[in-house]
Amino acid sequence: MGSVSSELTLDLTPTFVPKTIASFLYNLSTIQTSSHKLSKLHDFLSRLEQELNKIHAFKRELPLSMLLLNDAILILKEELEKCRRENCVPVLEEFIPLKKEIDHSEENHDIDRDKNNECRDKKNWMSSVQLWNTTTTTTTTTTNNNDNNNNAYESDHKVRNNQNKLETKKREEEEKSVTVAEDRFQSCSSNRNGGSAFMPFSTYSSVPVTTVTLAAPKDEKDESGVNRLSFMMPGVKGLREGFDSRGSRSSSSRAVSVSSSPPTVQPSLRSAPVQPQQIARKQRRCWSPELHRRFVNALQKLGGSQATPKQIRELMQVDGLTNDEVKSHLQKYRLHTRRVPAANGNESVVVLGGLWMSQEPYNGSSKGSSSASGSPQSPLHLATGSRGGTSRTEGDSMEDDDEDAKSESYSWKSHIQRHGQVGV
DNA sequence: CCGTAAATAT
DNA sequence: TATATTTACG
Repeated sequence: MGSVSSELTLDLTPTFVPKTIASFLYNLSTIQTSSHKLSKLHDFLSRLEQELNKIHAFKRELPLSMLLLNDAILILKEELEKCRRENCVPVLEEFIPLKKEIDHSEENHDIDRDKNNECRDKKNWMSSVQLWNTTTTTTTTTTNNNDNNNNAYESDHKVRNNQNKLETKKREEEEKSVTVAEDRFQSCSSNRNGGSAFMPFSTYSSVPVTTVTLAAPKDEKDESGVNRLSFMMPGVKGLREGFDSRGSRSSSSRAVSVSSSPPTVQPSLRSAPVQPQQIARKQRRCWSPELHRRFVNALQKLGGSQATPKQIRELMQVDGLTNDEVKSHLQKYRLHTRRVPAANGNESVVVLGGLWMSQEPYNGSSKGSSSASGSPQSPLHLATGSRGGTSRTEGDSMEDDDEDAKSESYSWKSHIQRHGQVGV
């Protein structure tokens, strides 16, 4: 008798996740108020549907999950029907609109590009599931200290793994569409958007934020991460520019910048002063293998590391990528390329430290041709800003390059490895 | 802008 | 500690 009530209490939790559908139904049956019942049903149903949406993009990879989800949804819908019939409650309509709204709100921060629905979907659900960081394959050490639930950490881990496989598979299957590539960059850059300080947290309004029970492997840096978060909120770092970053910055000419009224303040959000010191460090740019590949490609077209950051950036055509970031990467690149040849005991080329790079432009291997440069012999002929095309709208895509990404962790040398004597 | 070096974050 | 990325400077 009394036992039921306890379950009831549990059930009333905002986002109650039952162990099984059956248990959910059971709990449902214990609810007396029909409106409550319906509300619960709708709630759960909508969540299921959201989930379905997310997974939909992966239906090929996760057919069973689709099945299960569909099944669950079907059952719940039936239940819903039943309830509705039993006592038709007029209030119902109020709940329905809630359903899609959530989903919508999430997409809206990305409307500017709507290329492939499927891809976008994938991206979306990625961002909603792991929200934070996608640290490329390479190092697993890059644990991201996050605010809440270590639970998320764990699943994040898993997801990342999965994603890896999936991406690999995908790469083989649909490498053709550029969107995929772009997607891959953004998997990083998109985090930086929201990830800057805190996420839009659009989807689940309240997943157990309760009791985090630090079971995290190491608490060595607890001070820097978890606790700080709450303090970061008001002062807010990371607001810097993470938002407009892409699109606004193209070729030294401020783009359209859709924002309607910059000067005017926000409506009623005033309570949290979001203006303060902009002394925030930019989110670290994550150079995914793909990005790096593009980087190297551009470098190649430009004739080695002597290229200037700006040129490289323009050639890379990765939006959201800033000049400085490229510069920095270039710096690193130069460092590495300089150091590598000395390190290896390679007999073929011992000297010519600096010449290593000059080889790069040479090897027109593959489809190098790169329409851009008319004469491969003298790489020095591109003056700054002499590029006619300057502002190329994204529609234009001369991105063929599917050379090879050498799997994970880009190595600086891999590309230079080409032997071939510099015609002295 | 570019290159380099110092400062930081991971 | 080493490395990756950001910032500061000339």
